[in-house]
Amino acid sequence: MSPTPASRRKASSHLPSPSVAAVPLTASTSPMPPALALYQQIKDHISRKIQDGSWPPGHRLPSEHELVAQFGISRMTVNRALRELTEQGRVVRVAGVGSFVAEEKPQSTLLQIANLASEIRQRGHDYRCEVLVVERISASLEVAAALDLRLGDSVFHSLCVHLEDGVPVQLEDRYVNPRVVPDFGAQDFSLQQPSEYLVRNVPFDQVEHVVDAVLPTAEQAERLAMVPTQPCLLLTRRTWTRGVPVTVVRCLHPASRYRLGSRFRADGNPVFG
Amino acid sequence: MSPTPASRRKASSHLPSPSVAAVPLTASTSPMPPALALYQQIKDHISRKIQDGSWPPGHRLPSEHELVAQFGISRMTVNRALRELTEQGRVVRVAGVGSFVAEEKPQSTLLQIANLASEIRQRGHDYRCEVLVVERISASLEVAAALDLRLGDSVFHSLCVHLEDGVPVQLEDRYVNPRVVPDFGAQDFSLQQPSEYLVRNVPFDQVEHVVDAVLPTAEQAERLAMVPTQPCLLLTRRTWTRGVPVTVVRCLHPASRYRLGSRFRADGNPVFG
DNA sequence: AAGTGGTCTAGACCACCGC
DNA sequence: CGGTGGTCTAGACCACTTC
Repeated sequence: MSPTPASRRKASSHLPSPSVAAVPLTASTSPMPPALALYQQIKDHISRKIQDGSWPPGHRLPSEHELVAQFGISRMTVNRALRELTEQGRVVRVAGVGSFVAEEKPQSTLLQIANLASEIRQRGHDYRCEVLVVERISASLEVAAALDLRLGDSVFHSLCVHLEDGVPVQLEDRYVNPRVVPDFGAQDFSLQQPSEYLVRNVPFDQVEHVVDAVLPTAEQAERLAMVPTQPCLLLTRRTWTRGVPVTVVRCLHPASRYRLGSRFRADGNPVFG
Repeated sequence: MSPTPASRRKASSHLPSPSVAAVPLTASTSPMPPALALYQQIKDHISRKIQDGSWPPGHRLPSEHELVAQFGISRMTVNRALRELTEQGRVVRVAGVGSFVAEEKPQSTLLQIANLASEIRQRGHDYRCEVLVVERISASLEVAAALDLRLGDSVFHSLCVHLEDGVPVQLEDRYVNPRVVPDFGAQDFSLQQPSEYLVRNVPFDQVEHVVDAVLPTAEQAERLAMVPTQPCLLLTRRTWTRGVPVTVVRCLHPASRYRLGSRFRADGNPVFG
């Protein structure tokens, strides 16, 4: 077909540039109703070239100006397509030089870590949290290192068990920097558990996650109502506000009752349904 | 508006109103950047309102039109700021209705799963892969289910050990759908290991990850040169092309030699350095 | 009908790169 | 110098929701 892409939309004054209308933007297999956005069609076109090997890594793509001419669309539209491809790591752009197919598939993919309580409730199960300990103690070497404090400095400590339908699924061992959250110890955690309190009152701007596999100690196993020979997933999370450590929490999950998982599309978006 | 169209960019002095002044939030850490883009200033302005609680979750933000009037900038610029905030999950927009502060953002955070070989090389260590098995076998019930095949259907199977400085860090147990990758069995995996071959030749459009903690079997422990009483991280990955399962791979890591980890900013971008 | 966001245009200025 | 990308404008049409 040759309907110039820009022609489908407006009855306004300009004429769609009669240029070489090389590529029909509304492709053959495309049904008509969704009528994909132009920038999306450009993204798809370029993605296809990259994925089928026509444009190998390092290959220079057409400049914005060339794409404008080729497709008969405006530069803003081309720019948006290229910008989003850059954000997705498929394209590398250098001002004053050009745009290039990114080297090395960013083989790194993402794993989504959901909120435990919502996850449980979303399954239609009962969620409950038992707060076992809230205290103020002296920082061990490890805790001091994690929170950028000195050995022996005072820190808040809380210990909770999270239960799904009455079965323990997480033992949450948390340390909180009192310089950032001085009121942590004065909270009523029967109304709002420690993590909820922090999420609502101490916004963070950085998060670090580490996932380990470990065997629980005898005490941990007892609190999780499991045998100590079964492995656990250990999710350690640290958060910062303006560069200052806020809290470090070690979430211990019996592997038989919990797994991390998520499904993503190649564009980095989660899959629903 | 009729003030100078593009004349004032450099000044950047024009974030609006008298009421809100620049906050020392970035004062110390910011290396005095060269005049932030307008859309970025709008993003920052809105982010600040959200983060300091002025605009709680569910709060309706000013419409694009209002922001245009308030800041004296064009709608495209406002639109870009709001679009990017939406992509980052801080704002929810509904056409015909309005823009709202997203509910509960820390609902889910992301964990980045990097490419093992690059990760090892980036540490300055030696990376090597030993291909132990490449064969064509009958699908077990589990494999058939994972690849959407029938019990007993023919599938490719490969088994590799990945080593960091000669020490096994991953046992890769892979099954490949021959309907999608018929040539898998004919490859020379001494030049290009299975995962490299697949990444380069069979682009996927969906990925699923599941992380477990397990104890290795005696055979697995032997191949990983570890004791079978130590736990392992098990990363199971499935990929699809156009809805058809391509491969399922189970990556077993001795927990003592490997952990998953990553650090993100609140805006969802990884932290470097 | 009025308001909202989603998209697009045809220009424009700028900083930067390589020649 | 011309080419490149990064940004911005002042309009516009559309589909949609709400009143």
